[in-house]
Amino acid sequence: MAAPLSTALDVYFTGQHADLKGTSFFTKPLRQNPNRKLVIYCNSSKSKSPQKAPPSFEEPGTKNPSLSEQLKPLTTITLSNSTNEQSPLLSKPKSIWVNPTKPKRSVLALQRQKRSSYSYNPQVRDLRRFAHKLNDSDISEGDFLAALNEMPHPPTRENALLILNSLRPWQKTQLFFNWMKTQNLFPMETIFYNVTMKSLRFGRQFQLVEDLAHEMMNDGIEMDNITYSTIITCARKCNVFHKAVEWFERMYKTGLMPDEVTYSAILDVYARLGKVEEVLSLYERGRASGWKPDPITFSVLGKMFGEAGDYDGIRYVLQEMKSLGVQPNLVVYNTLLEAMGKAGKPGFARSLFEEMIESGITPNEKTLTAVVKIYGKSRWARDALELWERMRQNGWPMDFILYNTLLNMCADLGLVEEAERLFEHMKQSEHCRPDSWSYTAMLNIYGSGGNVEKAMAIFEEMPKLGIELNVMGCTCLIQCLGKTKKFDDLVRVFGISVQRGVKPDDRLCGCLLSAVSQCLESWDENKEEFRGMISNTTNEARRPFCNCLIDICRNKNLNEKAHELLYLGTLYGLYPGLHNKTADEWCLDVRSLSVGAALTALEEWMGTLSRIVQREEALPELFSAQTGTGTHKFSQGLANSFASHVKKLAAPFTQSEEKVGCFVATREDLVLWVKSRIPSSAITA
DNA sequence: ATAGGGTTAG
Repeated sequence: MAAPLSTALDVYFTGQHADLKGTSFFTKPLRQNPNRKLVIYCNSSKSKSPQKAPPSFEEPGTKNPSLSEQLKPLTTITLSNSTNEQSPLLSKPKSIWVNPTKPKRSVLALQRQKRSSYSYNPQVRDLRRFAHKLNDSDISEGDFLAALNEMPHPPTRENALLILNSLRPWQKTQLFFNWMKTQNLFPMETIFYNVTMKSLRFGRQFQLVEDLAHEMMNDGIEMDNITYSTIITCARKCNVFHKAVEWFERMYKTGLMPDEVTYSAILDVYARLGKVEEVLSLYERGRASGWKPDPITFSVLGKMFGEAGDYDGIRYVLQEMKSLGVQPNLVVYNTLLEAMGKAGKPGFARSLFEEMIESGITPNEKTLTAVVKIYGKSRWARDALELWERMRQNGWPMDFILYNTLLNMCADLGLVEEAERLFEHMKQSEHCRPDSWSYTAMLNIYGSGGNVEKAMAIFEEMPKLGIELNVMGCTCLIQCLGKTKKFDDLVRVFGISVQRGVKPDDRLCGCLLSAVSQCLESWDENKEEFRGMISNTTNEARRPFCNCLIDICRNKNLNEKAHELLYLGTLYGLYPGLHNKTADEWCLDVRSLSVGAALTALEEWMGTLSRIVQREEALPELFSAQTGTGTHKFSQGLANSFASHVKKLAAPFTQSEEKVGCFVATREDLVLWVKSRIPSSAITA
């Protein structure tokens, strides 16, 4: 349990119900699904290893209360049945026993703060026009203040409020607010601060918002739920999460109960901090207080579980909504779809999407972006194309992010013509003109398809339209030029790209190195250099670099060095899944290797197997080698090269008919092959 | 933006 929250509530409970002080948040019932592994959230604060509850808490058969029991309203729950309060996974060590005769204190006000209603103001049009004129003019502070003298109606409380509400950006709101204070026209009330804070939040001015809050405290102006929720969401927007928590605590200290808006705002803050346990205990405390969360809260929870890639959590959100009779709205569906994608559940995302349509909700751009992205990343070409067709037939809304996501989907699926059609459509559209993302996607599509001419045309077109080239687009093109051995173009493109502001990253360097490997004349390396290079390379780039070096050696007929490098790479853990052994089958998985590295690995494997045969040790029934196959044109080269190398070695591997990108051999054939080679230098270098 | 909370791209 993080200190701040418990502090806040301890402070809140202290003095009112001293016997509740120190009550653990984690003595709450958790959820219906007892299999949920909450231990994965243990990194959020100090040690939270699952603890067994003290024996005195145990009562047989009460560990996993049903959901309906858990959801009993507060009024019907007393802590006399408090073994229900123990979660086997979340009980805090040294929990203080709670007085069982008293119900728990509520943690939020069930009634939302009432807002004062505006009375009709016939001068509203004039005043708004006046404010908009001030907004549009780029005037100095002095001129702004002078212009205030020309207000079309006297600055009464209502009129001033109207103007304050219409001013932007925040600098003008602040000027007007300060002017009002100096004019002493009427007492400054909470609402003026709240409106001003909202404008400051829009401008991400947390410090100024906090200054205003201190001013309110000093001047004795009441801070209400609207004030606190504005401060909290402003802190969240400005990424000063600790400040949001700090003000939430302060709210409790002053004895003000958050209502559901403030409460869901702070839930969101904890969610963004990745403090899943805290969010869940707050949620459950709220539920125990009789709160019926609304769709916004479920959206917060859904987003949190999505970020955690937690499918069980997402299901929990759906289940909670169902059992509380809360119908998901568009935003909730969007959030949950996004979350399903992050949790790697395309099938469930698809059903959820269909359920949403069934319920009569029309998807918007964000919905479709989420689903298109999921189908693309999952390589679900049929679903992706069907969805695209439905989008057109139903006239579902499109925006440029959705267009770009569709382009990326085409890149993922290798749909060149569809991408071209979309791209042309974007060019002719008014509001969805191709931007840097769109052009990058096209470079990706043409580059990965090996279409040099079209990729180069895109590259040339970009500066003419003022489209910035980024490192990803550059990498796609460089890779394509390298693979197709257009080294002169590659050098030229690289030079121009750097001039255009591209900063080479690991991936781009990997592609350059790969290209160099195909044309370099001499390369002097040794183990120490290799070690130095690997340790100076970021983790993700290590394997590609090693692959490139092996390719270089093989291209120079330095096979021995290639084997040495593969050995070193394996030693440094760069090829973790290379060998997979079960009792029945040994598998060599070369899918993350370059062609040279894969051939080297095959030779190495054959050598090892030969030695095992010679020593007459046990071998499995089946041998397989996985090269994989992808939409990327160049990735098909691996299977082809592998096939011809197998042929060259006359090794008994054949391409599997059931499994694409897989080569298989039986023990019998393999042993025969080894024995046929043994007298004549069987073991390959 | 008409005093407060939630969702879109390598």
